[in-house]
Amino acid sequence: MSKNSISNSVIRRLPRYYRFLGELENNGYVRISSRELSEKMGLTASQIRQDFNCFGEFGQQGYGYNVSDLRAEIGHILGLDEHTPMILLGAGNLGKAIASHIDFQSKGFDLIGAFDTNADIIGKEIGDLTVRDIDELEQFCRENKPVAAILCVPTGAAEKMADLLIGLGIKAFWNFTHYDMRAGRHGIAVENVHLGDSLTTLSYGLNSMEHGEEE
Amino acid sequence: MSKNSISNSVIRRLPRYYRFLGELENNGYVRISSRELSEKMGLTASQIRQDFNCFGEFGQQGYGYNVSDLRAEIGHILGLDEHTPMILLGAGNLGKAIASHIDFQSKGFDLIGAFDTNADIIGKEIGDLTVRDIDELEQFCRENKPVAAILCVPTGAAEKMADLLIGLGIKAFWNFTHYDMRAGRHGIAVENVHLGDSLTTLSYGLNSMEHGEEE
DNA sequence: TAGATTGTTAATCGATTAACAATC
DNA sequence: TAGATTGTTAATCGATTAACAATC
Repeated sequence: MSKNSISNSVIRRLPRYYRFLGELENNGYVRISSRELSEKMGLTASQIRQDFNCFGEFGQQGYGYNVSDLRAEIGHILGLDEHTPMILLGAGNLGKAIASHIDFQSKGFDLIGAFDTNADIIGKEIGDLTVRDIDELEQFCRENKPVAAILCVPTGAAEKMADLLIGLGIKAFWNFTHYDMRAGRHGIAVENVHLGDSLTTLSYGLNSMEHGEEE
Repeated sequence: MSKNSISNSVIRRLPRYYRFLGELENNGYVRISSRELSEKMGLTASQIRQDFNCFGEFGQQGYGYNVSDLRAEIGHILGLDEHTPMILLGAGNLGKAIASHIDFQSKGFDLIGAFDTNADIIGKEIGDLTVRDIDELEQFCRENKPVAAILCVPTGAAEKMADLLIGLGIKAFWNFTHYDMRAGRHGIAVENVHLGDSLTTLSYGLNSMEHGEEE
């Protein structure tokens, strides 16, 4: 599909390009040059042109890029015009917060089910979903064919749950547990969030700063 | 303090080393070689030795690394033996979930306050904290001198809130809003989480997989 | 001592930046 | 046409991997 497989560094920047282009569009920008965008985003113009060229020629010499065309194109590359059915596993504090905080539609997903093992949680509402007993998972998957899953179960249960879900046809994991899922194996897409590692990194940043290593 | 300033790529791997070493320690490992660790973590042995050498010589030729010494050392480098006072701004769904889900102590932080503007939320309990009115923020900061902040406010309020907090002495931000805080300016440490970007990346991963680009 | 494994230097690889011809 | 800005090639920089002498 794409010219050559796009490097991971580029992919990691795409969502941010998409967000910035959305803001520009909202602010009435019709065109933008790589230079102007580079200043707004804190990148080099060179890098931006290299990045955009990975997936075709969207600019026009002497003019720049059309903001809304470019945004739509990146959105398409990211798969944001899909409606991939997704389920939530583990509807505790974190699972519930994520399910209600995230705009799934605009990210190419559709949250169609939520599951838990805890009797206190089963039956509760999250947005327009009712939390189901995990015993219903298999049947639900047969009937509704979800393709993606959010893992908010306790870390200890994560590996088994992931294997079960793969068996039920899940192809993408948004993993909030501490279990390090290896991406890519068996054609499974994985995004590990690891909030703990993120806070740990902040600790390093703060402390190294205090010891004089400005960045 | 450290030999030479450690590269960002290395820093991003440190929390993961720390976690794996903790698990090894729990499983009774006393020593481990770079080769053995590389297999468990999916890295090269070379990279591991290079990484550990950034901050001194912890191994012993012919033996390997002492698991608990190495773990303690990395923990120290990460600042995990600190107790940096931290506050939460925005105690809605997400803020509440993060505050109750994360083990702050083990990450070098101490959550000492939570604030919101919403009258329905103010006064509610989160763990052993009571959510305060944001009007009390200034006085609270004068009295308790928090150094780090979790930003879970609406994106629109983020920039102003960040500036206010910097004025009140905050030096580190764990930012969950969509406002792109530029790290490093004015000696401020920033960790942007961007859950939306994370889910967007998963969408790309899933769709590129379906179009045949196994990774 | 012999074997194992580090610390470290050198080689490779990939990503970023610079430069510029192509062209709108 | 002249000016602007891309697409793309070449140069630089940094990170990863390989190799091996040092040494426990």
